[in-house]
Amino acid sequence: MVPTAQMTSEALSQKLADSGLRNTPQREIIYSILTKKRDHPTADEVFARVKAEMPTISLATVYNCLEALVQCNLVRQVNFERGPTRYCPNLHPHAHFHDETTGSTYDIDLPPGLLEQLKSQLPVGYQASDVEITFRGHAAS
Amino acid sequence: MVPTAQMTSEALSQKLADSGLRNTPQREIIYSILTKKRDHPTADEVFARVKAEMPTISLATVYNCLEALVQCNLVRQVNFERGPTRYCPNLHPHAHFHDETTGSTYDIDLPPGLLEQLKSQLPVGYQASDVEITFRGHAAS
DNA sequence: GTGATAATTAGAATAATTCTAACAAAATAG
DNA sequence: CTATTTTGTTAGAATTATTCTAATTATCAC
Ligand SMILES: [Mn+2]
Ligand SMILES: [Mn+2]
Ligand SMILES: [Zn+2]
Ligand SMILES: [Zn+2]
Repeated sequence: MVPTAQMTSEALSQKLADSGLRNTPQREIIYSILTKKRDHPTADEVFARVKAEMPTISLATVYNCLEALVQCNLVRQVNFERGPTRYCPNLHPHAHFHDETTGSTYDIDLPPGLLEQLKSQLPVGYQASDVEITFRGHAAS
Repeated sequence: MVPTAQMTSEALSQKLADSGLRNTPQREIIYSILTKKRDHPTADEVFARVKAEMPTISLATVYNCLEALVQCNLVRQVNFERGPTRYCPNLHPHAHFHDETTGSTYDIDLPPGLLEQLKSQLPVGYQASDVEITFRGHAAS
């Protein structure tokens, strides 16, 4: 996989500014760590990597910087459901809609075969036993 | 939404037995609570509801029973990523493949427009700002 | 420069989940 | 049957990811 070209410091600053945030050495180095090795690291892993270059950084700052990068849409959280696990007795293949206003989670029926169709588009060698689809947004009252 | 017909105690026992598990009053009551009100409750919420009928039950048992029901495929975990959040600098719309053997997470490219197509299938009144697709399985070495 | 605002830091607090060890119930063997 | 083993429940402690707090530092606006 070809890594995406490194964003310039100025472009990073601009992206942060667009969200009312400043650029800082911590944010810059954390962003460069994420682009350097695209293995979806955890906050702790980022912490370990950044400490090698900036030994005084704190874990709280890593969390803060990652939040800033997510806020200005330079970084995605892969598992962004931070709350407790929820349980569903609906055995039909279905997706979930998470209403960010109310916190409620609703079942969403899917066209038959859609999950299998998605699985069939995986690259050769990828065997998925499960597919999870989660929508996040707002459901009209 | 029409709730699915309540499973008989015998059918529940059979499903549990298929996975080498026994039926117990705790497992039965927790399963009935999940089917009674299908609002994707958390373990804590299940705990609160079951205590009304079985005041001596413990939270650990609620977690244990939910795990048993998930194991025998009567219940789904909606947010089953229990580990730490992971971070991804890939801004293209894409899905993730989580290799359960190695714990690695890979980017999966999606056909253009697929996410929008999925969003457009939501019932009227549901406005999704985001869709997350996660495959779980095994990737060939 | 000076005060206001934003960011970083260390450490404490929180909260979901898991673990441990003891007890109880159910199945199995003799 | 009765003993033994296995499975399940329980209370409470431990773990762990994340968030909060309060103090310090850096940047910005004037
Ligand atoms: Mn979860
Ligand atoms: Mn997470
Ligand atoms: Zn559901
Ligand atoms: Zn990704």
